Amino acid sequence: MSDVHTRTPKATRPPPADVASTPTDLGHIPIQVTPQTIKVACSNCNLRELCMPVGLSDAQLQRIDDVVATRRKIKRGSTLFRNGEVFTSLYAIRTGFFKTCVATEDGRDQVTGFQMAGEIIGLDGIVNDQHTCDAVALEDAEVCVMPFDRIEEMSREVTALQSHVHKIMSREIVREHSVMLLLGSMRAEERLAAFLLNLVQRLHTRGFSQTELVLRMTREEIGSYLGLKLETVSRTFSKFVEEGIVEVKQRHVRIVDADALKRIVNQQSAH
Amino acid sequence: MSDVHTRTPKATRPPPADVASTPTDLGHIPIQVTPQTIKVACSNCNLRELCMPVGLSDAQLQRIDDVVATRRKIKRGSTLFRNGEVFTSLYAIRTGFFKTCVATEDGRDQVTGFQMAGEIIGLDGIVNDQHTCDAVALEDAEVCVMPFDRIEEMSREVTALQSHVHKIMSREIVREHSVMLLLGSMRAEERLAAFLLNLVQRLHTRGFSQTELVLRMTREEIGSYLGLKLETVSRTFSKFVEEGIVEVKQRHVRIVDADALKRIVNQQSAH
DNA sequence: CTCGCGACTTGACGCATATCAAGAATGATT
DNA sequence: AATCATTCTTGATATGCGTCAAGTCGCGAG
Repeated sequence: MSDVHTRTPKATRPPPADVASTPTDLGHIPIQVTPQTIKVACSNCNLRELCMPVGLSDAQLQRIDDVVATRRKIKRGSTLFRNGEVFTSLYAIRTGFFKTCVATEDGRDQVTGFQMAGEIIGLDGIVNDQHTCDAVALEDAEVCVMPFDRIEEMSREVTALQSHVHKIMSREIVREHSVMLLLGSMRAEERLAAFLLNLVQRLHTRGFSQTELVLRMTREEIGSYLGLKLETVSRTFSKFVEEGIVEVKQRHVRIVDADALKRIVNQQSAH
Repeated sequence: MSDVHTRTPKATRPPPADVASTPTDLGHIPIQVTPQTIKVACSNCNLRELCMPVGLSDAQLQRIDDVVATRRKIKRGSTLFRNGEVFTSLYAIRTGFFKTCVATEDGRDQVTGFQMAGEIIGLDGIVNDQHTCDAVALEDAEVCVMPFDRIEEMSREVTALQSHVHKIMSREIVREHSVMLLLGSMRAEERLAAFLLNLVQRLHTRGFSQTELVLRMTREEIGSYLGLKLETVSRTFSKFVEEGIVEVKQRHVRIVDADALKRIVNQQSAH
């Protein structure tokens, strides 16, 4: 369990890396913006199939590379962007784990999502040219910075990119629909079960275990996302443990009975 | 109160109509698909500033017109599209009022939004080429059918349209964030207050009263949207009436004290 | 190693909202 | 105008989750 998110032994996907940017590349980057940014190439990135369109010609791949200006590292606990900041770019997560949250004037806030490698954040900023939520790294992270004007320019020429951008935004809308369903009509157990299944499924897509995961967020953050208080999250975890559905040791979770979780989510509850 | 949504006397915006499509046009339409569809022209539509980019040249406007293939009428209670149906088009609402809702296998469902004239629906279908929610007309409605492949084609040429499509999708994402905040952290009174303020604000943008509105949906639908049971919605309305904040007569609502509603939404509640 | 702090767990209790039930108001249909 | 179904309101009661509080665990700092 030393690796991030307990990657399974049989998983073959290597950890994210690409040949075009080694530490020694640092001095040769023309578009370098800050000391913590470096050039990157999608064509060699093994997360490509997660965050970029597939089935492109070499020439098109070359163009796509130009969409990514730089990379940027974000330390655990610091923000990639904040509510109110000017929007310039979308970000593709290379490594690490983020939460996004919105807040009201009176200080309440709501986690709107957890994002992991291969996912895109920043879409909220497009409509008013400024971000409307905070993106906080829950562990040290690295993102590809994709200036949005460049994305728009490029997607006028590369149809697959245009389509991909549309699909990413639509996917986010659909995801939020399911969160609304969860928040609007599910009980605590159902919410937590759905949350665990969703997390482990996304991790599995990335080559990690189907049954074990390490939570990158606190009980309070889970609670905020699920519309519950942290005590309720904790109690619900304990209930699942008692029932033999999961094993929990702090943030390490092992799903013993995934079917039970699925039944809990889909139960024909009498309400 | 005979007009839809109690338009104010001082409101100058005329009801939606455009010169290019009168009933007598019906026989001359080349792209007519069904008897209930007719050709439409955005360049003459007075909802244009709501659903289309502004500041275009005449030539560009001409192109935009081609995005809208046809119009379609939807009777109250019937669906514009359903979960599982093939996605082909986005729809701009010309007149009428819709709800969108998602459902689980076990029959629970959740209203994810209410849409009115000038708003775009169907974005959920882009990601998997099929719709993932139902769009139901809550009153007789008419929409502009905009085939999505045509939108993509056109937005490769007209930058303003490309940008507009991105902003519309981003706006929907931001809207859903605020619904998540509402569902995740607000109490019944706050939810209903936020709901009423949002509705009346959108209606006001369309030339209707700032203080009076006619609800197009049932208490149950409001409850589904707000994550409450219909009885709670009804009780909360009654509470607002007792406190002199609103007057309610069935679906007719008059907002007496908008500031009180705003205070309820923003209250520094001790939780 | 020990201290201290943040994260987590667990219990007792209270409250907001759900549930169940009955009846009233409204609008559609004939 | 009469009937019927739907929508809405209101009351009584139940319950799931929040709140408050105390204590444990685990980790990083010194």
